[in-house]
Amino acid sequence: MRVTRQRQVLLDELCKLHTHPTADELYQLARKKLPRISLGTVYRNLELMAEQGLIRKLEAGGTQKRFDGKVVHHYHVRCLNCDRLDDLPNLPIDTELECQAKQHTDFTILRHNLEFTGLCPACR
Amino acid sequence: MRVTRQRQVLLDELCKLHTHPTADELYQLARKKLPRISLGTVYRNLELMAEQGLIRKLEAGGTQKRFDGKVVHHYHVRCLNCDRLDDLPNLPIDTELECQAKQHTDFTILRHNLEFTGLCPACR
DNA sequence: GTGTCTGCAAACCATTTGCATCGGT
DNA sequence: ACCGATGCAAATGGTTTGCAGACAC
Repeated sequence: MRVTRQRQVLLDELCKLHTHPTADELYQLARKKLPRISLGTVYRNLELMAEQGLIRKLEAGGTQKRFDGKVVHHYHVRCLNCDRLDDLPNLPIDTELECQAKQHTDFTILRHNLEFTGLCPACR
Repeated sequence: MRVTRQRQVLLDELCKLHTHPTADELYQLARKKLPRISLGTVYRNLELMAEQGLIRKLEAGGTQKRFDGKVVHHYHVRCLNCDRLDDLPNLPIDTELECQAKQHTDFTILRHNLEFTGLCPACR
């Protein structure tokens, strides 16, 4: 996997944000540094970096996929009205949940995703 | 909200399934009874019935939205390989989770969605 | 120099929408 | 008869892909 200017910029922008941008938002940011970067490149690289574990592709509801530069597992809250997606950094990951789930299915459980939904302060 | 043949068939098909079909899968099923039904009608009605609380629109990962005739809140397991989505009917809904989350955010929390991912027996 | 990566544009796929007609009430 | 619902087809929006040229190694 080559170190290209496009990849450096994308990873850099994503990691310094504490939000969870969509591919298009990252494209707009990257364009400020690399005006000729294409959306296709953004998608290809985000997908690749997620596979490599450099970033995370979030399984959140909503129409667009979102990306997260924070690799450690943590939960999120999403606003039903404006789609804002925040971290819940201080809520511990509940490993007990997977143990419970294992007793009720014949799937091999590998991970879980917990998303809270509600209203953000601005939309309340 | 009028009672049309299309709505009856869609609701009926969805409720007798224990799977979580996509709009297109329901379209194929409905076509067997109403060959002239259109995909647009399927989408419009699933959306409407979900708003009315007759069915549920699942917030699961994956590219297509899935629908569920079982209205009571329950969790799901999704296969990472084949995308099969099963219920976890006997896993109790953890109301404690929302209480914990409330202490770590300024969002008003209304609900939560917990999805387990792993491998189904066939893909293991 | 080689083989990967990029920009561009076209293709794709799920979903939504405009509109004339149909059918439930 | 009215007005909401339907079928159809075209539009939309996010994402993916094929290809020729560019660039990291």
